[in-house]
Amino acid sequence: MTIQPVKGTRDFYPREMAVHNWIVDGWKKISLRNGFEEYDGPIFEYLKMYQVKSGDEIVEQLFSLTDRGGRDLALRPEMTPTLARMVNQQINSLPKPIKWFSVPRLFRAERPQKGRLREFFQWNIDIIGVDDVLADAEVIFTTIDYLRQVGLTSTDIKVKISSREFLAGFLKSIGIPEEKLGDIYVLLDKSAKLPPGVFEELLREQVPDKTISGKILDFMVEQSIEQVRDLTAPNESTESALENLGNVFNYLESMGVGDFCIFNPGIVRGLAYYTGIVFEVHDAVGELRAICGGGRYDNLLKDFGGPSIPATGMGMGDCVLEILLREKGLLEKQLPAGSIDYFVAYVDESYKNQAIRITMELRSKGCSANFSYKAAKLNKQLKQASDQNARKCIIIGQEIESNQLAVKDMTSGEQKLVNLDEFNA
RNA sequence: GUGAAAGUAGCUCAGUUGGUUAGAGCAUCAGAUUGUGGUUCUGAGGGCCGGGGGUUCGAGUCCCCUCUUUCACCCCA
Repeated sequence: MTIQPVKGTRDFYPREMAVHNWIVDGWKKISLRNGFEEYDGPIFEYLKMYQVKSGDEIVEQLFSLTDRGGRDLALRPEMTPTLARMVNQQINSLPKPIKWFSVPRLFRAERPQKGRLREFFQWNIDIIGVDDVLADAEVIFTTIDYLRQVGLTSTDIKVKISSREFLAGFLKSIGIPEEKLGDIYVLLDKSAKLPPGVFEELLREQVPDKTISGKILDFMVEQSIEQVRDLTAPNESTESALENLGNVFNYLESMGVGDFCIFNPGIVRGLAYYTGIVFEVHDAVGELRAICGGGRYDNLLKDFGGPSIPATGMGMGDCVLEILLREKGLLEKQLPAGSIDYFVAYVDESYKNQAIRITMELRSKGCSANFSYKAAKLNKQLKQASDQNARKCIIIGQEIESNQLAVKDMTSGEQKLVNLDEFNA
């Protein structure tokens, strides 16, 4: 009986692992150069932690288990609750602002489809303790910094930015009651995926008043902050939200990534905890699901039992990103070829121990080195060397009797005899 | 959880109205070459045709069930 891999999981053979490492290394490098520090937490947490903000529907999408002590646990489906817990625990001793990143392995018991698996990796960056939308801008900048680094341009991808704060203010200013906001958010979030007529129909169901629903429709097609300002009955909360939104774009312009960023009133983000700036990065064609998303969540730490501290962050999964990079041909191009420094070949069984000794010598000096387990024909061993992408090949033959070995440069093909003492030096 | 399509070698796929022993390319291994790689040539291994049941003299092929994958919903933290 053969055992299959679990639904929605991936096996990382060396080939896939190389791709994965390249992606993760890039995430880490960009995080560090933007001043973020790495953290991690346990891969499972109390189930309760995910029920706090999300309710029972989410629990059905979790892998949960009961341990032998009767504790209800869940494999982590996201990193933010763990982050909130960790930050809350040491909030008084952590220097502010907190700029942390992580690349957690996450699990969601959803049905797998394109760009969405049951086990995946997600790059998270968060800035905690900063009110100013400059922090939101820096999160967005860091995100773009990575995407730009791997070769995506502003014609490949777009960062769509909006504001929950403004959206709430706008909807209330045109007469939508507070308790309706959630339903409207869900609808607006979906709008891009719906055929035009269907969206209007659904909107009328939610908002029977034609003048009000008309205003929402107008709002959704606007392309600039100035235009939506004109639609809004001005009041204090919408004014400050618009100012924040404007500032984010100004900062992003100063940071040199303005051409990636556009205002998009349809960006709402799924769940409840966002409070301010929200954004998603999409491929320009709109073929794939969002590459990443994020925003400001000023109430979350408090909701997890901590003090009221503002926070903003971003999460980027590895699945959609990899699909996009592959489609754009950016993976093959940039992936470093696996290679070793030396391959040690020997022409006869009698030199085997010499070969082993020299290989170990190289390794102890910090060079990567391999040798053949069998005294195969030299052409076979050289083939092994080139299959392994060895930069140089050492050939041990008769010359070793007079303390010499051949060093062959595998790219140029040049070969020279080197004295053993000289080689060891 | 709902719906649709597809599963033949490690991978990409052929396989005649149902008819002998299921094929190719790539990949792997070995040989052509007694001390020189990437090319080429030759050969080999590798398959319960996803699994189970049914129809039939006979099933990779037709029917039913199931599993898996892909796609679309739900959801998207």
